[in-house]
Parts: sequence; structure tokens; C-alpha cells
Amino acid sequence: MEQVDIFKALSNKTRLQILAWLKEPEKHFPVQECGEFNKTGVCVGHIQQKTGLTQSTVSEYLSMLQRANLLVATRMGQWTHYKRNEEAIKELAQHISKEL
Amino acid sequence: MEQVDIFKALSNKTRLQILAWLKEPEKHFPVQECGEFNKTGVCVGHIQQKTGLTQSTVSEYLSMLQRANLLVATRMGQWTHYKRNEEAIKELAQHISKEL
DNA sequence: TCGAAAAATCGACAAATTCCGATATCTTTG
DNA sequence: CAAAGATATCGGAATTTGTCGATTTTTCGA
Repeated sequence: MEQVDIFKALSNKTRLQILAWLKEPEKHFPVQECGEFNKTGVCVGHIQQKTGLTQSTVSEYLSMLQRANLLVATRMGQWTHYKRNEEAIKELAQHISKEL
Repeated sequence: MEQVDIFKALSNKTRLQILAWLKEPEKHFPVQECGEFNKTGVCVGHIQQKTGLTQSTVSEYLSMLQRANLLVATRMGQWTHYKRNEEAIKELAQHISKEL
């Protein structure tokens, strides 16, 4: 995954919005029966509802963000949870301030 | 200019390359008759030659980077010089580490 | 003031991205 | 194992981006 692909992943309002929501899941998503979102994140269905886009679109967006290493996916039974990769986001900020 | 437009401006290899070259102009560009590049930057023609793309493409890329506030343009007679906006780049890094 | 150099803008078209609906895969449960 | 729910993948229409060549605008110098 190259630098430019990380920026491409961030070049879309919905995807930026998803990253923002996942910063405070408890504020933006209903309680899940399927696991604490602080640990493994929020399931695709909840994120999809919030965006108003179709399931397929949101699924693709999430995997794009994951490929850019900005999100981490965890399969929890029939659900896939996504959460932010805070480490990678910090590294991106550092990279921009030093290398860009 | 919105957040997402900054990332769009960065979503292209050539534009990232231009930003990188402008970090150390004396290393990447020939001496100019038209001004010190540490002060006002490098003229469009030199940047264009280095990219190998056409003049129109590079001119558009530069103004896109300027619209995103990542570059500053200075008209010097018949030349336009572009240099990095280090301030804005630092702010972007901060924004990513705090707000993204 | 005219012509040439530098840069910006315009019009076009191919390639990439956005987003959808349909279908396939995986997982749980009866 | 079959059905149902959650997610992933596929194929495509519409929009945006990448990039070009041609033209226009700006500025300098003869």
C-alpha cells in the first residue's frame, strides 16, 4: 500500500465521515448485541444504516479503508467489526509532518 | 476548501512528487535566472520538465495544490513561482493527528 | 507597440471512481 | 443439512479525474 493510496482512501466524504464516527462509537451507534465496540469496533450493518448508502457500497468502503490500514477488521461470528487503527493514523500524521 | 479536497489534491503520484521536489529545490532544479527559489519557489517550466507531462497538465496540478493551500504561488514577471506552504502542511498533520 | 516567452484556460477523450442491484459466501441455529 | 442473516464480491451506469493539444492571457524586451 503506497502513500498515494492512503490519500485516495481519504478522498471521499463518506469515508471520512465513517472514520469520524468510529472515533466515538458509543456516541454514534446503537448498542450492539454482538460485542463491545471499544474492543473490536462497529459492525458493517450499523455503519451502513448511518450512511444511508447500500450495503455493498459501504462494505467496499470499509475494505478500502482497511486496505489503507486505517481500519482494522475483526470477524465476530456472522458480523465483521471495524475499528480505527489509531497507530496507523498517528503514523500518517507524522509522515506528513516529516516526509511529505 | 474542504478537508476532502486536500486529500484529493494529494491523491496523485505526480502531485506528491512535486511536493517532495519542492522540499529541496536546490537539489532538484537548475539555477534560475528569475529569482532565488528559497524565497518564492520554482517556476512552472522547471517543474514541468521534471515531470515529463505537458505544460497544461502541470499548470493545473500546481493550481490544484494551491487551491488546497499546500502551495503558494508568486508571480515574478513572466514567471509564476510555486513553493510549499509549510505552515499549512504542518496544520494538516496536526489535523490528522487530532481531528481525523 | 509587436512579437516571443511563460503560464493559464478550454475542449476532448480515456481511465478511474462512485455507487447501485444482484448474486455469492460465510456463519449460526433449528 | 437447510434457511436466514450478515457481509463480500461482481457487473454496470453515471460521474469525476488524468492528461493531452490548441488557444488565450500576461508580461517583457526590441
